[in-house]
Amino acid sequence: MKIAVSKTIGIILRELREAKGLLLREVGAKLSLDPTILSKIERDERMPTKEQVKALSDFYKEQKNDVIIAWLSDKLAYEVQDEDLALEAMKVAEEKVKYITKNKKK
Amino acid sequence: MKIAVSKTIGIILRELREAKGLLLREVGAKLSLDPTILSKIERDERMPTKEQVKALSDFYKEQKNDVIIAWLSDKLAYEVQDEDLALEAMKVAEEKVKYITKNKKK
DNA sequence: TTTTGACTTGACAAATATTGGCAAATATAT
DNA sequence: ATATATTTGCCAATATTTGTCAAGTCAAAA
Repeated sequence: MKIAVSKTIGIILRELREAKGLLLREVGAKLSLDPTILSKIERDERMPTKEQVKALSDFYKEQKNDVIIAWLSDKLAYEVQDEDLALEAMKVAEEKVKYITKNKKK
Repeated sequence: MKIAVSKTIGIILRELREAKGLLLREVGAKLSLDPTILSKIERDERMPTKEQVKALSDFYKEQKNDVIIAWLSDKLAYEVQDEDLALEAMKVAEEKVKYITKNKKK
Protein backbone atom coordinates (compact mmCIF):
# COMPACT_ATOMS: atom_id res chain seq x y z
CA MET A 1 0.00 0.00 0.00
CA LYS A 2 1.46 3.31 -1.11
CA ILE A 3 0.47 6.42 0.76
CA ALA A 4 0.69 9.87 -0.76
CA VAL A 5 3.16 11.66 1.43
CA SER A 6 1.24 14.83 1.94
CA LYS A 7 -1.89 13.47 3.56
CA THR A 8 -2.67 14.47 7.08
CA ILE A 9 -1.72 12.20 9.95
CA GLY A 10 -5.41 11.56 10.53
CA ILE A 11 -6.17 10.48 7.00
CA ILE A 12 -3.15 8.21 6.93
CA LEU A 13 -4.07 6.54 10.20
CA ARG A 14 -7.64 6.01 9.12
CA GLU A 15 -6.56 4.50 5.83
CA LEU A 16 -4.13 2.20 7.56
CA ARG A 17 -6.67 1.02 10.08
CA GLU A 18 -9.36 0.45 7.46
CA ALA A 19 -6.91 -1.37 5.21
CA LYS A 20 -6.47 -3.83 8.05
CA GLY A 21 -10.19 -3.99 8.66
CA LEU A 22 -9.81 -3.06 12.28
CA LEU A 23 -12.16 -1.15 14.55
CA LEU A 24 -11.23 1.89 16.60
CA ARG A 25 -11.91 -0.24 19.62
CA GLU A 26 -9.53 -2.93 18.43
CA VAL A 27 -6.62 -0.65 17.67
CA GLY A 28 -7.33 1.21 20.87
CA ALA A 29 -7.11 -2.00 22.88
CA LYS A 30 -3.77 -2.92 21.32
CA LEU A 31 -2.32 0.48 22.11
CA SER A 32 -4.10 1.23 25.39
CA LEU A 33 -5.58 4.23 23.65
CA ASP A 34 -9.15 5.33 24.26
CA PRO A 35 -11.10 4.79 21.02
CA THR A 36 -12.65 8.25 21.21
CA ILE A 37 -9.22 9.77 21.27
CA LEU A 38 -8.21 7.71 18.28
CA SER A 39 -11.37 8.86 16.54
CA LYS A 40 -10.43 12.46 17.11
CA ILE A 41 -6.91 11.83 15.92
CA GLU A 42 -8.09 10.15 12.72
CA ARG A 43 -10.35 13.11 11.97
CA ASP A 44 -7.50 15.56 12.63
CA GLU A 45 -9.47 17.03 15.47
CA ARG A 46 -6.65 16.31 17.83
CA MET A 47 -2.95 15.96 17.27
CA PRO A 48 -1.58 12.77 18.76
CA THR A 49 1.08 13.12 21.43
CA LYS A 50 4.61 11.96 20.80
CA GLU A 51 3.89 8.78 22.74
CA GLN A 52 0.73 8.10 20.77
CA VAL A 53 2.57 8.55 17.48
CA LYS A 54 5.24 6.20 18.69
CA ALA A 55 2.66 3.55 19.51
CA LEU A 56 0.75 4.07 16.27
CA SER A 57 3.80 4.08 14.04
CA ASP A 58 5.03 0.91 15.70
CA PHE A 59 1.64 -0.68 15.19
CA TYR A 60 1.53 0.24 11.50
CA LYS A 61 5.17 -0.65 11.22
CA GLU A 62 5.29 -1.04 7.44
CA GLN A 63 4.51 2.67 7.18
CA LYS A 64 6.28 3.75 10.31
CA ASN A 65 8.15 6.65 8.74
CA ASP A 66 5.18 7.85 6.74
CA VAL A 67 3.19 8.15 9.94
CA ILE A 68 5.91 10.06 11.74
CA ILE A 69 6.55 12.36 8.81
CA ALA A 70 2.86 13.11 8.43
CA TRP A 71 2.66 13.96 12.11
CA LEU A 72 5.70 16.22 12.12
CA SER A 73 4.75 17.96 8.91
CA ASP A 74 1.21 18.56 10.14
CA LYS A 75 2.56 20.19 13.25
CA LEU A 76 4.93 22.32 11.22
CA ALA A 77 2.31 23.39 8.72
CA TYR A 78 -0.14 24.16 11.49
CA GLU A 79 2.32 26.44 13.18
CA VAL A 80 2.72 28.77 10.21
CA GLN A 81 -0.42 28.26 8.17
CA ASP A 82 -1.79 31.76 8.78
CA GLU A 83 1.46 33.57 8.18
CA ASP A 84 2.26 35.48 5.01
CA LEU A 85 5.91 34.60 5.41
CA ALA A 86 5.27 30.89 6.01
CA LEU A 87 7.22 29.59 3.03
CA GLU A 88 10.19 31.86 3.57
CA ALA A 89 10.24 30.80 7.20
CA MET A 90 10.16 27.14 6.21
CA LYS A 91 13.23 27.60 4.02
CA VAL A 92 15.11 29.28 6.83
CA ALA A 93 13.96 26.64 9.30
CA GLU A 94 15.44 24.01 7.02
CA GLU A 95 18.80 25.72 7.17
CA LYS A 96 18.54 25.89 10.93
CA VAL A 97 17.66 22.22 11.20
CA LYS A 98 20.58 21.30 8.96
CA TYR A 99 22.87 23.39 11.12
CA ILE A 100 21.57 21.88 14.34
CA THR A 101 21.80 18.35 12.96
CA LYS A 102 25.33 18.83 11.69
CA ASN A 103 26.60 20.12 15.01
CA LYS A 104 24.88 17.55 17.15
CA LYS A 105 27.03 15.17 19.12
CA LYS A 106 26.24 11.69 17.90
CA MET B 1 22.34 46.81 8.15
CA LYS B 2 22.17 43.38 6.62
CA ILE B 3 21.21 40.47 8.82
CA ALA B 4 22.15 36.91 8.06
CA VAL B 5 18.84 35.19 7.61
CA SER B 6 19.50 32.18 9.77
CA LYS B 7 20.25 33.86 13.08
CA THR B 8 17.94 33.23 15.97
CA ILE B 9 15.21 35.70 16.79
CA GLY B 10 17.06 36.55 19.98
CA ILE B 11 20.36 37.34 18.28
CA ILE B 12 18.63 39.46 15.68
CA LEU B 13 16.71 41.44 18.27
CA ARG B 14 19.80 42.05 20.34
CA GLU B 15 21.76 43.22 17.32
CA LEU B 16 18.99 45.54 16.27
CA ARG B 17 18.66 47.07 19.71
CA GLU B 18 22.40 47.53 20.13
CA ALA B 19 22.70 48.99 16.64
CA LYS B 20 20.32 51.69 17.81
CA GLY B 21 22.17 52.11 21.07
CA LEU B 22 19.06 51.48 23.12
CA LEU B 23 18.67 49.89 26.52
CA LEU B 24 16.37 46.99 27.37
CA ARG B 25 14.52 49.44 29.57
CA GLU B 26 14.07 51.90 26.71
CA VAL B 27 12.78 49.40 24.19
CA GLY B 28 10.66 47.87 26.90
CA ALA B 29 9.09 51.23 27.70
CA LYS B 30 8.24 51.86 24.06
CA LEU B 31 6.61 48.46 23.74
CA SER B 32 5.15 48.11 27.23
CA LEU B 33 7.30 45.04 27.60
CA ASP B 34 9.03 44.20 30.85
CA PRO B 35 12.80 44.53 30.31
CA THR B 36 13.47 41.22 32.00
CA ILE B 37 11.22 39.49 29.52
CA LEU B 38 12.97 41.22 26.65
CA SER B 39 16.27 40.11 28.11
CA LYS B 40 15.08 36.54 28.07
CA ILE B 41 13.81 36.86 24.53
CA GLU B 42 17.12 38.28 23.31
CA ARG B 43 18.98 35.37 24.87
CA ASP B 44 16.61 32.87 23.28
CA GLU B 45 15.56 31.76 26.72
CA ARG B 46 11.99 32.57 25.91
CA MET B 47 10.11 32.68 22.65
CA PRO B 48 8.23 35.93 22.20
CA THR B 49 4.48 35.71 21.81
CA LYS B 50 2.82 36.65 18.55
CA GLU B 51 1.88 40.04 20.02
CA GLN B 52 5.42 40.66 21.22
CA VAL B 53 6.83 39.83 17.79
CA LYS B 54 4.31 42.16 16.21
CA ALA B 55 5.39 44.99 18.50
CA LEU B 56 9.08 44.26 18.04
CA SER B 57 8.94 43.90 14.27
CA ASP B 58 7.00 47.16 14.04
CA PHE B 59 9.58 48.83 16.23
CA TYR B 60 12.48 47.60 14.12
CA LYS B 61 10.47 48.29 11.00
CA GLU B 62 13.37 48.32 8.54
CA GLN B 63 13.89 44.63 9.34
CA LYS B 64 10.29 43.78 10.00
CA ASN B 65 10.24 40.66 7.85
CA ASP B 66 13.61 39.42 9.03
CA VAL B 67 12.34 39.51 12.58
CA ILE B 68 9.15 37.65 11.75
CA ILE B 69 10.94 35.06 9.65
CA ALA B 70 13.51 34.44 12.37
CA TRP B 71 10.73 33.94 14.88
CA LEU B 72 8.72 31.56 12.73
CA SER B 73 11.75 29.58 11.63
CA ASP B 74 12.97 29.26 15.21
CA LYS B 75 9.62 27.86 16.23
CA LEU B 76 9.64 25.43 13.31
CA ALA B 77 13.18 24.27 13.90
CA TYR B 78 12.51 23.87 17.61
CA GLU B 79 9.54 21.64 16.92
CA VAL B 80 11.53 19.04 14.98
CA GLN B 81 15.10 19.50 16.10
CA ASP B 82 15.34 16.16 17.88
CA GLU B 83 13.68 14.12 15.16
CA ASP B 84 15.57 11.90 12.76
CA LEU B 85 13.03 12.67 10.06
CA ALA B 86 13.12 16.42 10.60
CA LEU B 87 14.30 17.35 7.12
CA GLU B 88 11.91 15.03 5.34
CA ALA B 89 9.09 16.42 7.44
CA MET B 90 10.06 19.97 6.57
CA LYS B 91 9.84 19.17 2.87
CA VAL B 92 6.40 17.67 3.28
CA ALA B 93 5.31 20.58 5.46
CA GLU B 94 6.29 22.92 2.66
CA GLU B 95 4.00 21.07 0.29
CA LYS B 96 1.22 21.27 2.83
CA VAL B 97 1.72 24.98 3.36
CA LYS B 98 1.69 25.55 -0.39
CA TYR B 99 -1.52 23.58 -0.65
CA ILE B 100 -3.15 25.45 2.21
CA THR B 101 -2.05 28.82 0.87
CA LYS B 102 -3.28 28.07 -2.63
CA ASN B 103 -6.73 27.03 -1.45
CA LYS B 104 -7.21 29.85 1.03
CA LYS B 105 -9.98 32.31 0.33
CA LYS B 106 -8.27 35.67 0.09
C1' DT C 1 -39.29 -0.16 13.19
C1' DT C 2 -36.48 -1.40 16.83
C1' DT C 3 -32.10 -2.84 17.98
C1' DT C 4 -27.33 -3.23 17.61
C1' DG C 5 -22.73 -1.76 16.88
C1' DA C 6 -19.39 1.69 15.26
C1' DC C 7 -18.25 5.99 15.42
C1' DT C 8 -18.72 11.08 16.58
C1' DT C 9 -19.49 15.07 19.34
C1' DG C 10 -19.50 18.17 23.23
C1' DA C 11 -18.42 19.16 27.70
C1' DC C 12 -15.54 18.97 31.54
C1' DA C 13 -11.80 18.57 35.03
C1' DA C 14 -7.13 17.37 35.52
C1' DA C 15 -2.65 17.69 33.96
C1' DT C 16 0.93 20.50 31.48
C1' DA C 17 2.89 24.35 29.59
C1' DT C 18 3.51 29.21 29.06
C1' DT C 19 3.61 33.80 30.63
C1' DG C 20 4.51 38.10 33.27
C1' DG C 21 6.96 40.19 36.55
C1' DC C 22 9.19 40.74 41.09
C1' DA C 23 13.41 40.53 43.92
C1' DA C 24 17.88 39.30 44.15
C1' DA C 25 22.21 38.39 41.85
C1' DT C 26 25.57 39.57 38.59
C1' DA C 27 27.94 42.26 35.27
C1' DT C 28 29.52 46.61 33.24
C1' DA C 29 30.94 51.14 33.26
C1' DT C 30 32.23 55.50 35.48
C1' DA D 1 33.05 51.95 45.39
C1' DT D 2 28.70 53.65 43.17
C1' DA D 3 25.49 53.62 39.80
C1' DT D 4 23.40 51.56 35.97
C1' DA D 5 22.30 47.65 33.00
C1' DT D 6 21.39 43.09 32.52
C1' DT D 7 20.59 38.42 34.06
C1' DT D 8 18.68 34.88 36.90
C1' DG D 9 15.54 32.27 39.86
C1' DC D 10 11.29 31.89 41.30
C1' DC D 11 6.38 31.73 41.45
C1' DA D 12 1.48 32.84 40.70
C1' DA D 13 -1.61 33.60 37.06
C1' DT D 14 -3.06 32.24 32.67
C1' DA D 15 -3.55 29.40 28.78
C1' DT D 16 -3.41 25.09 26.40
C1' DT D 17 -3.63 20.23 26.04
C1' DT D 18 -5.23 15.92 27.51
C1' DG D 19 -8.14 11.98 28.91
C1' DT D 20 -12.66 10.54 29.88
C1' DC D 21 -17.52 10.19 29.92
C1' DA D 22 -22.30 10.65 28.50
C1' DA D 23 -25.05 11.46 24.89
C1' DG D 24 -25.44 11.90 20.06
C1' DT D 25 -25.61 10.29 15.01
C1' DC D 26 -25.61 6.94 11.54
C1' DA D 27 -26.02 2.64 8.98
C1' DA D 28 -27.05 -2.07 8.78
C1' DA D 29 -29.28 -6.11 10.73
C1' DA D 30 -32.97 -8.22 12.74
